[in-house]
Amino acid sequence: MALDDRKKQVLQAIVDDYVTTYEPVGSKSLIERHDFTVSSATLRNEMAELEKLGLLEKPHTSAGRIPSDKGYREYVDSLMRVDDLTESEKKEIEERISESVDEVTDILKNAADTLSETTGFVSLALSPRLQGSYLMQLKILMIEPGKALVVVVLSAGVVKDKVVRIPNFLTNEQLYKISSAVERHVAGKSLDEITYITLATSAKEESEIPESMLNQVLYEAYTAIKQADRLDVYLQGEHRMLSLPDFSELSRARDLLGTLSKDGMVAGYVNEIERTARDEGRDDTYMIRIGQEIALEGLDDCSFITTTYKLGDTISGNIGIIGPKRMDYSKVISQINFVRKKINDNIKRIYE
Amino acid sequence: MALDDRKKQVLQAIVDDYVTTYEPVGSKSLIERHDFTVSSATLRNEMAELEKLGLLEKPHTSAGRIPSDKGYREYVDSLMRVDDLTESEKKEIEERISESVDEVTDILKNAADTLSETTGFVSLALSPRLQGSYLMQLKILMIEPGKALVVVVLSAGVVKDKVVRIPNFLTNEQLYKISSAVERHVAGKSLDEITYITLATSAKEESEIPESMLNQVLYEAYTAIKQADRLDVYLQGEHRMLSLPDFSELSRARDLLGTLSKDGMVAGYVNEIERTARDEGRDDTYMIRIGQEIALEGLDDCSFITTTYKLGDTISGNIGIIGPKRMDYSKVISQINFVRKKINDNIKRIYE
DNA sequence: TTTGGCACTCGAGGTGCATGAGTGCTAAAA
DNA sequence: TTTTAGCACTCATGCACCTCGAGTGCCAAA
Repeated sequence: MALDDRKKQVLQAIVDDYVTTYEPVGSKSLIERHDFTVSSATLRNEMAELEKLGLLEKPHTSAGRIPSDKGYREYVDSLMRVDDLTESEKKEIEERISESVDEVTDILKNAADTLSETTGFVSLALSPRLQGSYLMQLKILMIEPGKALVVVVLSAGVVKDKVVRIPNFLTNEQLYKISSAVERHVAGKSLDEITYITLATSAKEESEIPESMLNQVLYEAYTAIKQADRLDVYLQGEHRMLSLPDFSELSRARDLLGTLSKDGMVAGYVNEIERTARDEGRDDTYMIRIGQEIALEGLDDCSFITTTYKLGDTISGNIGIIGPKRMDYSKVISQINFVRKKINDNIKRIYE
Repeated sequence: MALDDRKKQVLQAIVDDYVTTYEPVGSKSLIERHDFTVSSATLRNEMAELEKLGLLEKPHTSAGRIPSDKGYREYVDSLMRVDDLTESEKKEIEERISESVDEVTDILKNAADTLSETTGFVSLALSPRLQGSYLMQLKILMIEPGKALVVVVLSAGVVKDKVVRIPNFLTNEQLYKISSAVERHVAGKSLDEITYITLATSAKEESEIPESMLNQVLYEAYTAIKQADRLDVYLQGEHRMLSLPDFSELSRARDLLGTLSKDGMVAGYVNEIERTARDEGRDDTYMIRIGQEIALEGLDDCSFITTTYKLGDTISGNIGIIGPKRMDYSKVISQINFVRKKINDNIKRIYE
């Protein structure tokens, strides 16, 4: 898209104005608020052309123009400048990000809360994608007859566990034997490559437990392992969207919150963005999806901005916000970037 | 409150009508919809008296009457009849309540989801109150140098755990020793009576670990135990409130969702209801709070209906809904009662 | 005590009109 | 060729005004 300088300037001015006033911007007010060296009539012509290019649109004939999705896209891709936060803005965020937290999930929740508060939008955090990580330990602890706790320790120090039922008459010793046998066989393997077959056959060779008993335990252990890489999503600040003029129509707000409440959808979508980006070999610090680019119901007026945090070298997850597409992108991006940095710092602190 | 029969009848009819139509009900429409043997003028007189008694109120002069909080209270306390659900209603709920779930939290979430779907309101579930339960086991598992998992097993088979940091150079054996020593001392005690002092002094006598190392581990174990009885709350279906006419004003919806998002508040409040009820020696299957009786901001137009589920003989928690005070109380109560029964069944199934 | 009747209230919803911020287009100026 | 001034046109918004109807309270008769 080869826009001449003036067109760029006009588009940028319109986005800036619209984002702050939430009113369709017309040629006159544009002249008033910015120091263009040309007249409003000229701007009108420029605006008409930008509209032909699909970068602007009119809500109705006698109103000003607003940016289209494509217009926003052009804006974020090549017009916008992302500045660093000011010291006071940084301080404000730092005060909210607590350092006294020892678990990844808590770090993420805390960061997401902060993000929602500072942006005023919905924030979301995805748990780390663990499929590629390795199983380090697997313990099965007897809780009481018939009940055990399967503890799965993954590389990068992530711990997951699950209460499972086991045969009533299984003794502590027997359970211990099974547990060690299984652990010996699966330790060091990546989550992807562990299947029930490998787990079952290998374990059976070693222990002298009756097969019927063994099977149940193995099965439970297997499901515990498999569910360790379940993608959790944490959404925060939905109610904040109700304060935005963009959702002053109740029906919009309803659609939005309705979709957000199906949190598997959001998680899946963000995961998808991430995967696509990786497939395309892009390695941006942040990812943006605007309006219709998002194929989720009720999110036509929203944008996603997400970024990636790291857990060691190979494991990553996402955190970001869902806001109205009419937002101050550069500001929000700086905020997200800063929070991301804080998360990474905090995670490193925990895992030395 | 000694109402004569006709007044009762009138109040009941008004509540019933208002709840279904969401329109202030006037004397005429009341006559039309119900078969009163008197004229509208008589009803007008009755209604005027009911208003004097504070059971009805007028939104404005030329409109019909709506029940006041006190009116609703009278209705639920002595007018309403709670019927059993029909078979098909039961079936519908039973289909959603999954039986294949093995953890209490999952049972509760599943039940709350069901409740929100069938009522169309917000549902909430509180985790069981564990303060009074006994500590059965305490294990500290080494995850990697410097990091351990504290597993707390409580009576009634509830398991809680927490990842903690420990001194880097602590060996597996040392940790095991500490772990067993602590366990021997706290096992069988109730969560309330365990203090850091008792835990620390008793453990120190037994093990031969340097005190500085010991302290950190003990402290972490202690916090893990203490946080085991943290009250978790699960809220579901907030977005459904946006579809209700009661919250068609955006500002109301905003206030409501704003308060609900502070979930400690809701949890605290429900816990309080429960405590009060117990203090007063009441042992109802359900508890109702209407409108202004709830001292939370933005919930003036809401009612809480909660009920208690049991985990064994001594441990309990709550589940219920938050809906508009203009709701079909008897229907919702039946639904909640039925779901409660299902929860109790499911819990029993897990804990034999 | 009940009822019919009547005057009154007031919100909801419809119509009409003025306002003003916007537009596109054209013809003249640069 | 590009820019600009001017002009006719559009249309959402807000206000004033009106009507309608469902409600009320009260009074006098049954």
